Amino acid sequence: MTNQEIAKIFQNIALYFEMDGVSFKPQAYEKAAINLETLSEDVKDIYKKGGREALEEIPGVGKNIADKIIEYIKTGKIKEYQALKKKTPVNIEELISVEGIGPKGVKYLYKKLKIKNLKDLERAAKAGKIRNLPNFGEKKEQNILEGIEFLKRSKGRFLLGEILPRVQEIIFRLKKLKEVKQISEAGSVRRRKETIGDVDVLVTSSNPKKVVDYFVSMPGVVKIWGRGPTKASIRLNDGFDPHTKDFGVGVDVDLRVLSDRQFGSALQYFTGSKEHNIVLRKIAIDNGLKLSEYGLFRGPKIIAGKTEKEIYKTLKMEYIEPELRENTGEIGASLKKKLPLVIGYGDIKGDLHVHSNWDGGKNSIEELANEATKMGYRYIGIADHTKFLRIENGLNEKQLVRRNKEIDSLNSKSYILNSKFRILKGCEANIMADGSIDIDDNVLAQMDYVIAGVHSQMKMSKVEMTERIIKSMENPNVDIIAHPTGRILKKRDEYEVDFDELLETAKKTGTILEINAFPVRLDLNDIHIKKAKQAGVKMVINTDAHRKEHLQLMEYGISQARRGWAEKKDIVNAWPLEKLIEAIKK
DNA sequence: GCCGTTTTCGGCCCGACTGTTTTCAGTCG
Repeated sequence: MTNQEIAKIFQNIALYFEMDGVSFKPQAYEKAAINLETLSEDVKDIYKKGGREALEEIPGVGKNIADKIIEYIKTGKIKEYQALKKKTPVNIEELISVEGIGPKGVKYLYKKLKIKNLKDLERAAKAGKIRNLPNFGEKKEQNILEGIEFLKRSKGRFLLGEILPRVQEIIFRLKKLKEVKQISEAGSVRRRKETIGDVDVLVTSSNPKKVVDYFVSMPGVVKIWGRGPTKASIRLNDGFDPHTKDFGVGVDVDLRVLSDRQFGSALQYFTGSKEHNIVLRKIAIDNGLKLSEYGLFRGPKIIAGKTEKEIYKTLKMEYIEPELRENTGEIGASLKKKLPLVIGYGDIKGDLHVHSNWDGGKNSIEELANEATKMGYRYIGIADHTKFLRIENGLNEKQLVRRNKEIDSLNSKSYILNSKFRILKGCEANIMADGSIDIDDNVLAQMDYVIAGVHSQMKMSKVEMTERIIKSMENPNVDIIAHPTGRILKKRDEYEVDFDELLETAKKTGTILEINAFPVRLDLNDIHIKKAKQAGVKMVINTDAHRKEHLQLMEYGISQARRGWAEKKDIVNAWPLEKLIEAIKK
């Protein structure tokens, strides 16, 4: 937790320096902040173990920033930051989140109009006070108001699960135009981040105007922010999101039309992440080259740009999958040709967390099994809720036994199957507050496998929660921990738990951790996945489907696993049935 | 403020647009 707190302060210090026009310090603080955020060990522990020297080992942390970290650990604050805040007492983070306002603008608005936060800004803009300031104007004032509206409605970001289907729909439509040659999504959508700010789509065409004309007139476009000869920006209408059952808010989509010879460099550039690109450009410079969205150049001569692969290759690197491009070690690994062979979208052989109509899900076991065979799966695991979750129609021991009989009988019928397909008997049992399971052990023992999850009393202390989950892992009947950190994106943070201790126990007991693919969960997250992999703990990607359509959500889980560098060998449901069963028995 | 198989000093990623300007700063991606 401390890492996050300090990182945030450093981010803000960077903004304050930027505001004052200080050069180079902002980047230095920002870099330190990013590195702290992604650190797997708590800085407090690092300091305790290795003192100041150990802190200076962290990339981007030198003598000065190490001092600040120590000051924070010892006193809980950083004097220089307090002084900066006192000098310009504004909510920087909030204000710069408004499109079109940056640190310089924040300073100016504070100086001239004493604007400290979003509310002040909105009031001033509505009163028409901003248009009279030099370097601002009527249009800028209007943009500020619209920016504030957007923030209020969307709270900033959308779930990948809300956005990706719409992006795929747009690409499908554009592909039908004969003028469109190559097309791809870019940006955070292509990197499959959990949440998305806005969408980038790239197209190559010999007739850009036609493509732009069609793009801005597609069904669902409610606003055209701008349209030029090769570029357009629109907002889509609000859409109903089938996963969250919420009405979403319109997302902005940028289209860029390019020529074929720069498609690769543009795709690389617009896919990001920004941090990844910064390092890549430096590598280009080290090689006497220059990289931009227009290509990889030696002097005035373009030497790569048609494809991304060509660019990475010319930089003497292995190709890096988009999901990995976050500057979290992938560039070093690529230079050394040691990138992981991350799990592929076609590697999954079955889904082990599927709810049937026995617990109030929509489809029968048979329907689910049929759907799974259609998807090319070799097995499906039915994991109905158990009795503690009355609200979800959780099954008691007797019902579980009856349901198992149904599965046995379906397995013996050959008409669903190709003879090799198998339905597994599972359940999603509840981990009680004391770490016990809500179903008798002798019934649990009759299952092919048992998933256990926390569904209640999530506000326990870290120590209690850790003990609770560890105790459930130590139950020999429990094989998998469902959605191990309990977060719900945009709604609920993870519960307090010592993840490292969970990993240690999982390693010892052979417990498998779930990567829940449901778009609001995506739990484990990328950082946890990386840690689990390092610890040698196996994982399973499950959809948590409550109806057969949800089985398709698997791809979000796979994206998340890829973002966490997981390989086939780390993911048990990428394994053949026999090997999976062996892993469960362990 | 950080960093170093050219450097312990002198570098630090690139290009375009927007809205406001008469040559550009700020912001964005």
